[in-house]
Amino acid sequence: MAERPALSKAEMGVARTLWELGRASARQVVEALPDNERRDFSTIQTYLARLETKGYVSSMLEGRTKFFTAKVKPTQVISETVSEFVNRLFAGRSLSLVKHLIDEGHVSEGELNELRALLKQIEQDEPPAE
Amino acid sequence: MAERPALSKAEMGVARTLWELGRASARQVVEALPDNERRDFSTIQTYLARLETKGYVSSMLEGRTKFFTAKVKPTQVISETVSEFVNRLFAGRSLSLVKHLIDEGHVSEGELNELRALLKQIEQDEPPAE
DNA sequence: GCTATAAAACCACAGATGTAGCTGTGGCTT
DNA sequence: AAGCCACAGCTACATCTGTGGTTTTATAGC
Repeated sequence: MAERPALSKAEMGVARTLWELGRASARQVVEALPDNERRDFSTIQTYLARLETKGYVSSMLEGRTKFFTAKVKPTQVISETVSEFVNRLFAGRSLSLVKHLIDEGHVSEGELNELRALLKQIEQDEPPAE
Repeated sequence: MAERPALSKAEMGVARTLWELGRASARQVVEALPDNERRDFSTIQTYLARLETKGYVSSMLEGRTKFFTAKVKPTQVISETVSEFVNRLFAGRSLSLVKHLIDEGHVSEGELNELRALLKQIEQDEPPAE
């Protein structure tokens, strides 16, 4: 299953940023990171290097600057990570997580509506099953 | 904010189990763990000890057996952990996570209905806001 | 009372992680 | 040409983690 070693928290933040950027140098990643995840340039370099040895990104030297791109699709990593997370924290019950997010107000009013719409759509797309 | 050191994955599994049990000895925790998280008795003992030094549980010796109880409410820990998780993986957008769970089929048909009901209820409880 | 148990206490240890410093070097400024 | 700057490439290193072994201790049954 081409099991890549898992990403640590910090690495995950960097990976996410890289997915957003699509392709970026270490410097660009540093600057794109949200404040609370910003670290020393060297630190980010290290993370990127680790992401590379772990097989998540590949790099190309261009001039004197290295550019990184993700090799693995976010959906895949996210899927794996979320599953793991739901298992540990909610004994595998995803709905518990969803409920938690809603109950604890992590989802705004507007988003709730968005969610309602999404659910409605599914209802229609997927005929009442069986 | 009484910042407790964060829990590691393995520790989290043990914590979750302890919340379920309410109060338990190391042995009981070992036995209550899902198969894929089961570890040597000593290992679990270590985790419980770490949970204690990290301030998440307290213990009482009763006879020659130590009983552990959670000091911190699950909701709180879960809240913190989920927030952290959503930040790293979804740049803070909870709805993205919810969508992911639904899109990737982590939520069953029945659960979707449950969710619809929940949303309807909120709609009614909370008057169109403002 | 002495022994077999089962736990608590303690110790160990490799590998992962978070974080950053140092070194060499190529290009940009003056 | 001399300096300066930024980046790749390395190195470092204290912690934290996952995991279990070892030693001590209480106790329950003989």
